[in-house]
Amino acid sequence: MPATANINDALKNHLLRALPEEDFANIKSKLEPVSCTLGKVLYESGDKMNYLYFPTSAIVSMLYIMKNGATAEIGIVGNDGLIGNALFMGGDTTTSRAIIQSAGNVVRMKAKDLKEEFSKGGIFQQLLLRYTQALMTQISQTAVCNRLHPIEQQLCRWLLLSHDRLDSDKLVMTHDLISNMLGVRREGITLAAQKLAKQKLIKNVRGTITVVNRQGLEEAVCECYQVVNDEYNRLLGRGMSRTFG
Amino acid sequence: MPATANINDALKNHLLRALPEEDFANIKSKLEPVSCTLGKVLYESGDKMNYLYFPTSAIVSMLYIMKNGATAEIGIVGNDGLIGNALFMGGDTTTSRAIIQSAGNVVRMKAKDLKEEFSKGGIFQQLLLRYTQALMTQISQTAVCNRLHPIEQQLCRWLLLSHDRLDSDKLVMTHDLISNMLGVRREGITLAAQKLAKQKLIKNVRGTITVVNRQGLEEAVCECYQVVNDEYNRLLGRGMSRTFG
DNA sequence: CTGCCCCTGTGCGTTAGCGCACAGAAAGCT
DNA sequence: AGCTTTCTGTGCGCTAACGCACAGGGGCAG
Repeated sequence: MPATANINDALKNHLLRALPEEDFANIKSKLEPVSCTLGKVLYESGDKMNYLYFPTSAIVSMLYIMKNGATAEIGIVGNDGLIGNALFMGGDTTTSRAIIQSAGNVVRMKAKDLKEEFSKGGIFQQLLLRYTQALMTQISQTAVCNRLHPIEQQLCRWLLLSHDRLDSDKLVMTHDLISNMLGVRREGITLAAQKLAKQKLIKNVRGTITVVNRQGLEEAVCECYQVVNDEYNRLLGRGMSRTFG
Repeated sequence: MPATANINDALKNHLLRALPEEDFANIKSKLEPVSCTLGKVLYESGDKMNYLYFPTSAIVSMLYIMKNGATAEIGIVGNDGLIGNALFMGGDTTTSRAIIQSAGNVVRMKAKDLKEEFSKGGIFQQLLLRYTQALMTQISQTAVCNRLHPIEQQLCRWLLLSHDRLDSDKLVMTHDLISNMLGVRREGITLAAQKLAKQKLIKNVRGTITVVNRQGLEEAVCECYQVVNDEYNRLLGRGMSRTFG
């Protein structure tokens, strides 16, 4: 239940916050806040994109949908990133769907404005490219994790990634939805969640998973989580952020 | 057995060939041909990159190596692309290894020169970004395919991707190596290859797989192959290429 | 020619995850 | 309240892929 979308929230997005004040001032007027409910689709696969989105409190999943209806998530984006890389990378569309996984706010920027700012080639461009590089790492690691690791560990990874992008410890999310994200059976998630609950790492009640022991989860997860995290910090942490320097 | 590396081969690389003549003339002097043998490592995971590589006849795999030694491929690059995105995306390193999967030639460009050219922001930059977008699609589709499709179809996909990037129908490649790429057991590849051979799609002899019925392979493969192919064509085909445009 | 190493084929038993089916609990609606 | 829908838990047989072990064959080196 976030308050209505507010442009002053824009700085909750790490990329926008990392911009030097003057650069942010330049684009601020082009940002428009939008409130998003669970399940809202920002882009359909193949759609022409009209906006670039910077989540401030919402979490967005990038989903592939196969012809037979099977789905699998390739990346999670929250207030650490942006949705719509294809706009500045070229092509204006992607082959995945961007869907709100956790309700909240975003700020968006018109495609035309974005391209204009991007082509100026300054810090803004650099930041967008660095983020895209970090996202590539996340996608790659998802590919590897899908191949090599059991559901339980993947669930840990997914919970941690979501938890990182959320203020709360409560993930409002059914097993069924999670199973779509991870591309596995609903029952597989139920089983895995039960195991984690038995170890007191999470609490598992109808429609909500609560993170109880964050550190425990980090110990149970596969290496994939840390690899991605380290890469995000290396590419976008500290040196890039206003708050640190 | 490619002839010794030759700078005039540079145009065998589709990206370089897509450059307008004047743009290519500008960077030509900065390209250096290199001959690569099977197994040569262009970058180790985490290494600082010193060069950007444009394969002309070699094929390069991007491999993840887990702590326990398990490996999985996240992308294949041949004369359609380049190796070393991180140089212009930012960060100067990646978390994967780039290794020669099929011997041949590449041309390379010093990191410093590359960054200089990239920052000029013209067609060269645009082309590099578009390629990176296409590569992201390939990586994403690999993630999905790993999750949802059986080994036999994945092998088809892998064979087609390799075949596309090769002049010959003969893939010099042991089952063991392929299994490392796909992140599965060697025996799994043996089985799958036998099935494909039984259908007369490939010939399967010690150390070499020969594509016999290309169209048959395309019918046996999962949708993942075509999705990636279409996206490459959309982003980099026709309009972008000197030969067509 | 001989011996060795590498590659492929094959045959186990084992396991993770799938598909399906259904029961019960929780939440929502009228 | 009662009815319906949605979510979770559970059981079962099935399959794909795994790990391991070993046999045979090709090709290269001495």
